[in-house]
Amino acid sequence: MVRQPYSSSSLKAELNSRGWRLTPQRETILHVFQNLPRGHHLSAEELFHLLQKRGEEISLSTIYRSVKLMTRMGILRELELAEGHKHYELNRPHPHHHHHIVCIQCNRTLEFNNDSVLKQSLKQAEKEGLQLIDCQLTIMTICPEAIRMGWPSALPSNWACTRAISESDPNRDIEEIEQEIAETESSEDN
Amino acid sequence: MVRQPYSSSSLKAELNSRGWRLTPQRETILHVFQNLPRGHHLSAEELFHLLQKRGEEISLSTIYRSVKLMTRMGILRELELAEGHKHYELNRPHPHHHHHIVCIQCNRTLEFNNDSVLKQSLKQAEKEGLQLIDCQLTIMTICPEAIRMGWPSALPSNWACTRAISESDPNRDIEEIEQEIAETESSEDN
DNA sequence: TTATTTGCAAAGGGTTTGCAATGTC
DNA sequence: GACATTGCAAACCCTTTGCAAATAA
Repeated sequence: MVRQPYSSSSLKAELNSRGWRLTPQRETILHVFQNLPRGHHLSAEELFHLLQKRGEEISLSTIYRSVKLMTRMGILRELELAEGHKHYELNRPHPHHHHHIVCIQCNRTLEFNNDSVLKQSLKQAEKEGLQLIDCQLTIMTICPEAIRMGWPSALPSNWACTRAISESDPNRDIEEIEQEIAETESSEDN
Repeated sequence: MVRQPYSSSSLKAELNSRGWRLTPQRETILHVFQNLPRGHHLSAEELFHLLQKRGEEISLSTIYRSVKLMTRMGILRELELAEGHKHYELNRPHPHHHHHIVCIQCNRTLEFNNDSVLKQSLKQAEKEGLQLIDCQLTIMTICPEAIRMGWPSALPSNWACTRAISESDPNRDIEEIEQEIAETESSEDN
């Protein structure tokens, strides 16, 4: 969005200028997010397991510390969708920037682009004299299945839509994600 | 937004139609949110303390259960700003609907209106065949003070802007909120 | 009367933190 | 060499849950 230090070297420069240090762990984590297929976002725990499977052991606390740091630097976006825990993804500059639609019943998530939201946000931030870091429009919806099931009454707590309204299912298996990353890995740019 | 059962009687009707019940606790909680001054949102804990001070003891678990229920019914909006815990406010219909600007350093929050965001959201939801319940645009910013303090480096963890960029400071004292509510209490409509 | 809701206390789950060891600048 | 960072385990905090008693319909 506003900041875009996506290469390891610019990450290093950015960190060092603040008296911080580039560590293999931070480099690895940045690398994972760089190669995450579009439409994916990882929780700290997911990132941890993903790295474990790759044989790159980074402790959970380091992961939590790193994503928090990178979020405060504006490198990552912290998403609070409806899963009950945070997800992270690269805070990409303009044309890749996107928003989310969530079903508040089944938590399935769908991405969409909308430039005018970004424009409105820039205008609004400027008006307040604040520097824009990110903007996130989250649209809460109810999917037709949930309505058919009798929403807003209590549905079985783990009920999920039969129709997949999501390309970026937060509940999918790590292995699936891992595989997609492997496929993307060729188009790498560090 | 989409749903608007704001009176006790329509809440009762809505609950009963689902086999649920109107309890004094639920009525009280709805009442608090109805009379919350514009620009305010409460966490479960804040709501708990506020009621305590009024002498209306509702257990924390009931509060958590109630706000969750009302959110799923579309009566409340669940806000995930930057405080680390959820806040709630009435999910108001059109002209009162609003969005938030947050400073990711000091968490101060500012409200703003923007009809076009709602329009865009309606269009997007419709396009996906989903029923809109709510939409929230959250603009993450950095305030000038934080930039001056050397952002994105680590600032003192409890550092806060000297300039108040918020009419709805999440950290304000409950008593203050309580007082404002008392002042608003006259323009009641149940 | 029957099923829901409450309140309490205990458990849960994601996230943070203290501290000694390690690694970066 | 000085100071940031890691990893581990314990602590934390917000939130949820089990269950018996109370209560709305």
